[in-house]
Amino acid sequence: MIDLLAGPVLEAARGLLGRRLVSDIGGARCVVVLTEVEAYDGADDPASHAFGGLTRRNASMFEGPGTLYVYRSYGVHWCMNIVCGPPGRASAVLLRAGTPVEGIEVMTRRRGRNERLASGPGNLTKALGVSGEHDGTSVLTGPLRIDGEPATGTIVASPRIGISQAVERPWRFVLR
DNA sequence: ATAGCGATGTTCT
DNA sequence: GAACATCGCTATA
Repeated sequence: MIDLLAGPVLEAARGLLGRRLVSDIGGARCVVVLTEVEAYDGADDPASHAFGGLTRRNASMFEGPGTLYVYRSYGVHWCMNIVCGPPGRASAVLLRAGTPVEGIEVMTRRRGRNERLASGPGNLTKALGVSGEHDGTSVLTGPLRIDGEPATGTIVASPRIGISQAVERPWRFVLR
């Protein structure tokens, strides 16, 4: 897994699809299978939070591969990324959606509904109990981990959602 | 089904 | 002061 995360961010993004995202946060186990991600390529990517260099918010992006980067979106939601590439590269994969497979009851309670439990980056973090306190933890050894095998199905690439810079790069990957 | 809008922390101008 | 890697409610059709 570390080899995948330490490699080029586009390969890491594709290779993360289909894997299990396992949360042990709050004393309950919740698991989803990743179905939608986006790649952000550090200083080379105008749409990346790291494009303008190191800030207090994005500091964990500059750590080693496998670091979790959690930030607040629109002042309201938490969104999470897995840092990829060598330390200091500040590339990361935004986790946007997953299919719930375990801990459905807990995720339903956290979300306050039983449909689309983990679709959308803000909803995914909420379902799994991820928030700012998990920023900087490791997805290999921390309370939110990634494991399992990569997708066997078809991966479709398309433009990233909700950005205004580098709109033409097809760096959103969805599992069909 | 689609459109408009409010919420509001962090960063940037 | 404005923009932003979003979401769910409300209104119109």
